[in-house]
Amino acid sequence: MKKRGVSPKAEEVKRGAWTDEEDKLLSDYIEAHGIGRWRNLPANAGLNRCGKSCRLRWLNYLRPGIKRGNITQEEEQLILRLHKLLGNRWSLIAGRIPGRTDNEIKNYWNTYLKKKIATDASSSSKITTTTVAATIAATTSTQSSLENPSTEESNKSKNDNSISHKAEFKSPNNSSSHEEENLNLTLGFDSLLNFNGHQEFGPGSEFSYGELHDGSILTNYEWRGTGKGSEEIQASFAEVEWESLIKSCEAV
DNA sequence: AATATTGTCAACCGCGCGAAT
DNA sequence: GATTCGCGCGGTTGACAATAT
Repeated sequence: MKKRGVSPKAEEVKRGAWTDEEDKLLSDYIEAHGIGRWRNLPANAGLNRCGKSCRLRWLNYLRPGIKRGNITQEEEQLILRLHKLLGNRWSLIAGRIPGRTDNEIKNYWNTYLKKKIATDASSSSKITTTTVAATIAATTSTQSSLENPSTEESNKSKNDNSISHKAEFKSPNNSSSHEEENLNLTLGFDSLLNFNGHQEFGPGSEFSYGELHDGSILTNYEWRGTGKGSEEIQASFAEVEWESLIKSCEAV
């Protein structure tokens, strides 16, 4: 039986760390011919490597736009949140964090976050909630009760105000899994407290995803109004079931 | 200073999936 | 429908660095 995923001549090709010369050969070839056809790429590029090794080197190291090291607090919070939702689906997690690779996130998780969670299980969720609540307050001048949230419980108790959002329902990332439609909805601020976008919350902001208290998921959220209390705020987002979100992520 | 231990991370391996034949 | 191929994924390994003893 054929051994899947392994080049027939795997034992003849070079393995281990890549040299600068090999990196240049690979980069030059991909720049000239684009990615794909990894199996034939090494021979065409003059590399004594297997296609899988070339692909990995390109995706995790040479590809333009790769960020290396110094994972920020915001990125760390996003990783924690996404991992809670997605589990060890590193490629999906990496897909929501620009410039980071699945390998880097996986390494960061296994060497750092896993241990951190074990010793500090509760702090991360509190940070997220506080940050989001404070930013919501900054966009809505009538919500002074949220400007200095101390705990999630105190926030909930003060959230008797709600505002009406005119929203349009559209599919995330232009995928075709959802029909377009318009709807009106009413959201109390407390329902947004778990919102976990990776950019600052406010008019004009866009988000990759968010999760409401009821477990529903918002993706591609865009806050388009001025957020001044009685003025109408428009929000464009896709409200999807969790399985649909996973499918949408996988489709990108 | 020498050795042992621990941490980090690039790279490899095997598997599963979808497309092509 | 069965088989083959190519790709992408997650788990694991191993080389090297940093730290502890």
